[in-house]
Amino acid sequence: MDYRFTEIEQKWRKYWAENNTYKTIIDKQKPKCYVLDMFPYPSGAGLHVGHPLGYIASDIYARYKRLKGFNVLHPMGYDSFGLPAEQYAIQTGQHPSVTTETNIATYREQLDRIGLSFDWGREIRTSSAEYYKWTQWIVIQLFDSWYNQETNQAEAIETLIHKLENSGTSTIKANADEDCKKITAQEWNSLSENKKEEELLKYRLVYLRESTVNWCPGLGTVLANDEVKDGFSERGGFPVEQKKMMQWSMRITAYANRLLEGLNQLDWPDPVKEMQRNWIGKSVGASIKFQLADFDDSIEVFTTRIDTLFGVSFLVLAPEHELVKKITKEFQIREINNYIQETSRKSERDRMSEVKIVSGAFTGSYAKHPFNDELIPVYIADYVLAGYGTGAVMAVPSGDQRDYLFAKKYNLPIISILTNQNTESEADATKEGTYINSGFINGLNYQEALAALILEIERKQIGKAQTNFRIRDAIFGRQRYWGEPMPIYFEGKLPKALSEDSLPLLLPEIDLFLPTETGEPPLARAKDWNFNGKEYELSTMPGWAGSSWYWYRYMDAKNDLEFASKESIDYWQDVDLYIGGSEHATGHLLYSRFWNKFLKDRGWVAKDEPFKKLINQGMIQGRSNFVYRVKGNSENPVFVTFSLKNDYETSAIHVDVSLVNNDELNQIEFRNSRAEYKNAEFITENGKYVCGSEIEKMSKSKFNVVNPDDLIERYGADTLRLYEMFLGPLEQSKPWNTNGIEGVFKFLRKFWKLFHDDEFSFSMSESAPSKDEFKALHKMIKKAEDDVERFSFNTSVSNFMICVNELTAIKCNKKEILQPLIIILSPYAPHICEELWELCGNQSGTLSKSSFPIFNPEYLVESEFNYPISMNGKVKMNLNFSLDLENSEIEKMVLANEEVRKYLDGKSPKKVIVVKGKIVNVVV
RNA sequence: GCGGAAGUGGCGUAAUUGGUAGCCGCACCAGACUUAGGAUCUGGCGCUUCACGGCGUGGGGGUUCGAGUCCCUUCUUCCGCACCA
Repeated sequence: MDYRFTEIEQKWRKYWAENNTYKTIIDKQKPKCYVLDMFPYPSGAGLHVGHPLGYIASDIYARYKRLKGFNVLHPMGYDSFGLPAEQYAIQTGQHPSVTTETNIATYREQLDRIGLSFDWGREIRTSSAEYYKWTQWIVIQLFDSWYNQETNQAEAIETLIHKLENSGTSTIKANADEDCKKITAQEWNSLSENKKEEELLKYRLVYLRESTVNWCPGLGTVLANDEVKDGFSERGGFPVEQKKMMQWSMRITAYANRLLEGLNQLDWPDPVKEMQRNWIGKSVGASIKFQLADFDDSIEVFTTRIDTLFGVSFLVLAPEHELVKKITKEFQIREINNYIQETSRKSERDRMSEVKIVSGAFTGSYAKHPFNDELIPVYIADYVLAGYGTGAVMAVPSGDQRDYLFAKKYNLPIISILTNQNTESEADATKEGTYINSGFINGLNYQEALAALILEIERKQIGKAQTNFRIRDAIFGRQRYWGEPMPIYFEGKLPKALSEDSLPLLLPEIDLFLPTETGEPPLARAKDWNFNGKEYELSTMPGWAGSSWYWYRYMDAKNDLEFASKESIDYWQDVDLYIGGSEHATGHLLYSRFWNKFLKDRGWVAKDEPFKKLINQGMIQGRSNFVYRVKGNSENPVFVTFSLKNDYETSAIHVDVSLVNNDELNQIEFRNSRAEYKNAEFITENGKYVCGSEIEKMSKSKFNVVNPDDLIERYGADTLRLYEMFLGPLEQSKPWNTNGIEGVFKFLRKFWKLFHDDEFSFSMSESAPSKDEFKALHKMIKKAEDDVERFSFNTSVSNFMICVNELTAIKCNKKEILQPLIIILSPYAPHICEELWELCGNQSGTLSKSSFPIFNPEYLVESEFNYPISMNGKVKMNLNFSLDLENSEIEKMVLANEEVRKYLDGKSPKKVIVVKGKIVNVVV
């Protein structure tokens, strides 16, 4: 029988589903391995060829680990709340749950066809009430928690209340709002319940507060910082503006330091770690106050270079700084107001394009230098941001380029403060040398000056060492319909959390998915939706809420008493391998770590970090094809082949990539594809019409979308799986190109043929294999192991091809060779392997439960090496190696060789370099 | 501007991590078989040369017996951040 992939794949798909082959249960006899994919948002377009790349890789790893004796958790689900379904609902009136349902069905069908070994019994959907019940539960826990800096973890709000009742705020060190009252226990106890609640809200990890938000009028909602790109919304590309609103926020800033520290122990790609570090943006420095000359107020600045304090020649406030109005002198009011107006008119974009130009205005006021009492002018400028640090900086033109340009423009002094500093043409941020012009730190070096200054400003009580973070609290509310309702109701103006037993708070039905006329969120349209007559919060949670804990739900997906049982969490612990796109670096991956640490603090989960190893699969781009239409001639269009197109005046037109094979146009199919092309004529070269090509994003409008279903129909899922891996390194972005798929398909057919005779009937020999045959097998076992362990799936496929070529050449059909080969290939091409496994006489469906063959180096050593030397206990697979002659055993062996003695000529060798069994160099 | 990753045949890539550069596949060329096909098999395929040979991993320099791999410098491409004090 020929390799009938369609038949085989249907058979095994059915078998796996009917027998629950990939159902996973807790098995304490086996070590666990948790292999997770980032779950998809089920969009209407379905899967294209780029989506399954990561799923296939993780599936190979999961199947491999099973063969290696691990109990593997490999689940899948859907991140099914989100904007596109809602936008579609607004346009069509179709309820988001309906479109979501349809899309999920399509996704499931497509995923099934690829032969992925998910345990679908654990499927989750973030938009199902059974799931979002627990998302709401976690939000309630966050609401009922505060961050204690003394224990450096989140604690139940009761411990805070206890402290307040007993000792007031004096012993509390918390990450909380800045406007927390400082009160005694007595004062606290005499507060009304409402006043107490108001105070507590300032400590909660989910809190309501007026804050500046990214408001997107086009979407009618606020967005988190990571959802805004260059002043436009990431989804939809609508302009985003700054606006003050009452908003729900998450106190992620409390975890800033731990989120930063935690990165060090993670096996994640460096770029992702680096992006998170930048996003958190820790800077260590000091804050210091400058007393104003004519006012009681002082200006507090933050600096990372307190050592440059004596180089300060002016102060700069952000235009929005609260002191600006107060300290502007009469004669400067006009100029200051003009400047403020000018900068507020500038859009985010304009500000960014003018990075190099500094501008500002003088307030007319002066501050006093804290150590030498010199008068320092106070300016405002838009290069200082209100939102970072204190919104004010001490300007040191000699050390900071922006300050330098500002000083040049407004003719302010540039004071050199270090012996090694050169400020001729630009600022010099060096820390080398010793200080000059710097009062009591003159003659000291950087480290000494730093220590001396911190000591001095703390003694004078004008400043202190301080660490700042760039990360802001995450805005948690969205004025949208299709998301989790906040488990919050209001008593008057006070927000209260629902009790756990009233969960889930179901998303109510509404008739129109738009904000109300009065500008309230869509949920305001819900009828009879209230908590004992009290109002519910009307905003819903953002898209990242449901994805910030979902890996725990997979551990125990059906549990309706807990988000996951303690037993399941204790067993599965954390994710061993997480595969997904790098676009989530500062969103999902950061929020997930935050929630995980919170859950750990409160004792509900076992590990401090959720994802041990992370791999970012590369983006698959599209490869568009073009035909070149000769201008004029509208009746019968004429197209010219790529190589001759410069001889004509042409326009390039996207042509559907399904009509093109290896850049050659199928002229008949092309004529049939559209009525207007029916009579198309072609100017060809040797009868071939060759199309042009370009790399673009994969999209419908560019006719370059390659659908995995088409390829599966033509070549089978096993070929698709192998080819996606063969394309190149997993982490690398690359354009999709179907050209090479034939080679992979041929490989599977060759593999199939190893088990069949010339008439295509199954045939296998029971006789004992030869040395060569064993060698080919064991070389393969070793490589298959090494390749998967370092996630080098592309080389792995190549190595399989080499092995099968070898076996084909020596016509090997020995059972003892072929059967282990089926096992090690099965993670990559499970359907064909199951079929062959069965043909070999094994019981159906036992393949995934067998074990990975054990590598035996003996088969390689004897024939492969002239010097059968294993160094570091590692067998050299390769023929080239060098020897350090420290080991006397090795020395003896080498000296026993006639050739070497000749080379040495009586001297003792330091090093002998052996290439392919020949000595190429001797170092004496 | 800052940070990160990467530059190897016509193309996708590989190189045991310092040891014969180009494995495997695509494309291409030649041949075999033939039921004439977009099937299968065999051989060839970095550049240069009739050949011996010479050159060759973006460019230049260095370390080393030996460099695609390490160091310095420079160019190019992609990604991320963007006035962060």
